Amino acid sequence: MVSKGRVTIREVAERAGVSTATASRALSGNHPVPAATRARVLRAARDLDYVANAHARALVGGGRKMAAVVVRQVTSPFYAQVAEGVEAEAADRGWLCVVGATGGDAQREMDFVRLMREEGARLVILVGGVVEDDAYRERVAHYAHALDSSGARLVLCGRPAPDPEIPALVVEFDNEAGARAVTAHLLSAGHRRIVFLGGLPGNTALDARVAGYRAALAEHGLPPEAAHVVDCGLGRAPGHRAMTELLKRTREFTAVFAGDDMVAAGVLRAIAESGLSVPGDISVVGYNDIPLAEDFNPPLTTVRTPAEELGRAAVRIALRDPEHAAGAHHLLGTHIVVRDSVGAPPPGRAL
Amino acid sequence: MVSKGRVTIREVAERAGVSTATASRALSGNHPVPAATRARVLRAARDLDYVANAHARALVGGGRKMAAVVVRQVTSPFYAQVAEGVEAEAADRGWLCVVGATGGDAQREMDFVRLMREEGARLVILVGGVVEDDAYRERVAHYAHALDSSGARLVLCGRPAPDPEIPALVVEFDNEAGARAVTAHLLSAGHRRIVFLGGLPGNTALDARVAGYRAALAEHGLPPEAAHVVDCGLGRAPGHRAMTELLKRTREFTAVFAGDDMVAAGVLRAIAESGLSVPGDISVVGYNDIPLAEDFNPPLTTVRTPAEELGRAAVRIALRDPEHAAGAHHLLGTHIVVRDSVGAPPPGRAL
DNA sequence: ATGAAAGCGCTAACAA
DNA sequence: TTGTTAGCGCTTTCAT
Repeated sequence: MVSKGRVTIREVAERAGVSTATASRALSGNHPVPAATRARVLRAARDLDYVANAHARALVGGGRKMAAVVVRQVTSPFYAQVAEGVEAEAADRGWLCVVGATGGDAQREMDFVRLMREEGARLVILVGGVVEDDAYRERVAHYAHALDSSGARLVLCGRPAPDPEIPALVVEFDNEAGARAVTAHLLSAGHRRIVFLGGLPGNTALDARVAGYRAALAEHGLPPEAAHVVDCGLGRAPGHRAMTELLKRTREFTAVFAGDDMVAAGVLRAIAESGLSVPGDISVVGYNDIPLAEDFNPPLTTVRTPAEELGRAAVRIALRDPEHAAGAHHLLGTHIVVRDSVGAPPPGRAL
Repeated sequence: MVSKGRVTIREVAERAGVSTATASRALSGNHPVPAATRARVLRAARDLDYVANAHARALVGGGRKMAAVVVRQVTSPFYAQVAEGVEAEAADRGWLCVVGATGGDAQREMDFVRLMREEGARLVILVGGVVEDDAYRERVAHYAHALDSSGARLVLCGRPAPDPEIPALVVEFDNEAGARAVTAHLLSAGHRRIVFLGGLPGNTALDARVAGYRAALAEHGLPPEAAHVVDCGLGRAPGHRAMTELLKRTREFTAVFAGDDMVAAGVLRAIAESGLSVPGDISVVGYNDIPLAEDFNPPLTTVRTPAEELGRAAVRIALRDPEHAAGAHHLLGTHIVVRDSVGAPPPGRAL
């Protein structure tokens, strides 16, 4: 290496015997430069292994193509799929993609969004359900306006816009419809006492699923008291714990609707540990259809939410028509994937 | 919003009635500024919702704290965990973390590394085994020198340095030891005909596991012919396909050592489909202990490779002592996690 | 076709 | 303590 530090366009220009202006033109290739000159510059750049300084370029050019996805955890299969979708769609367009993890902490979310503003991200995608309180509404309104005023876009994935007037767009799954569908699936298998395990009061995604669950129950002529919601939140461990406790307390149910597939993993485990079988004694359904759901014991019947498509859609929609996009609300469909975790209720326990 | 475009330090300075230099000093807080002035500036910045332009800052300050992890796929549980470790360790130090996915394509890897050079990343972490051919060696040598000459560091995670002289450091698991240990576990359960399914000739991680497998066999006094390696590569689908075929061809084995847990998922599935049981008829072990391995049917005995720790270690080591780090080679230990997928060979088939 | 020069937003000397 | 000035590396007028 000749000298410490990056090689600049100046060195390239010198070596090619031209000015930095000409070098710049040849390198970016938007201005007409004679082929011979151009070749000399390109050659020099290659010899020197020159790469442009993105900061300098962004400073003069007004930002760069960078998108940011913010998720709770990268290791959650669902979030990982969404992030992969965003990454893939961004990469397809030559955009850089930054992934941020918040661990569910609002402060870290705020810090990260601020950082993205500093970095000049032109697209910020916030993924995952949240509890929609005043703090949330204020936070998001702030993000939206701040981002918008510097020409960047905000996409809310699977979480609501606190106010339709806000310059943000929303892309999410129809949680209520999906939940209604699986609940109906359980009902038509003969189940009448179904518990929803994994509620998280205030969380928009879970509340919608609970609403769909209640709606399906009502549509089948069951009274409101037939609904039984255990608010244990999401995750394998909470699901396992809640199910273990529930089994100790009562057997007044024949099926479990888990808030998501990770909860379902915990539920299946708890049932197995209690010596019961699925679906022989208890039927179980999950939500999301994560990649390993078919490897559970038994393979899990669940609702497929095309997570990668959600991520891709977020980018696509945000970049499609910048003007009309604000305030738009897109719903992605879901469907049931039937595997082996649902059967008829055990004889004699149907009601 | 007053004007389109970002608020600059100039506007903050104006509003606070000071020069941009003073504003800068008050904002970054490294130079002494009287409390009163400082408060005025901070106030103005808050009122205007000012965020510094990271590009301008990086341009003058000589880069910024940014690390990049490059993985094959974000949705692979193992890679996701490594990425999470890197992200967490980077965030702890106030560094930004960028995640890139290559899909296993060398070209995309090169493009991404180049992009990171443009962006001024000070730390690039390449994760995952590779086939170590000439193209690979050349590529990595280039990354290493290019990054080094601009003061950035390269970390190879779970892949070898093509040449110890190269300015890169290596952090990886002791694949051979881990593989030897699980193989020994299988042997002491009585198995003698164990097939290794998921080889990928040339891939350093898999080759090391195969070597450990052969070593364990040899240590137990078995002849080299006792080794049976099926090179189907990694992933659930290849594992499923290869196992299905293998079962059609022969039953001359009582245990399967899957190249990783995803392969194991496919293997378990194939065995179940063929009407056989695990571990009654065939024992199975995996590698990596991904988060859902205990939810497989049956819960999988596997080798725990602390993936998140690998990611954290990569950052920690690279940032620890910049001078002595180059060329260093760190090995992280692994251990077996015993669950229910290993049993004694069926009576009469032990040998 | 090409060079000189201005300036993107910020920080760091250097003065005052 | 504070303001003035000079760049960081690049692109882009404006001349030539």
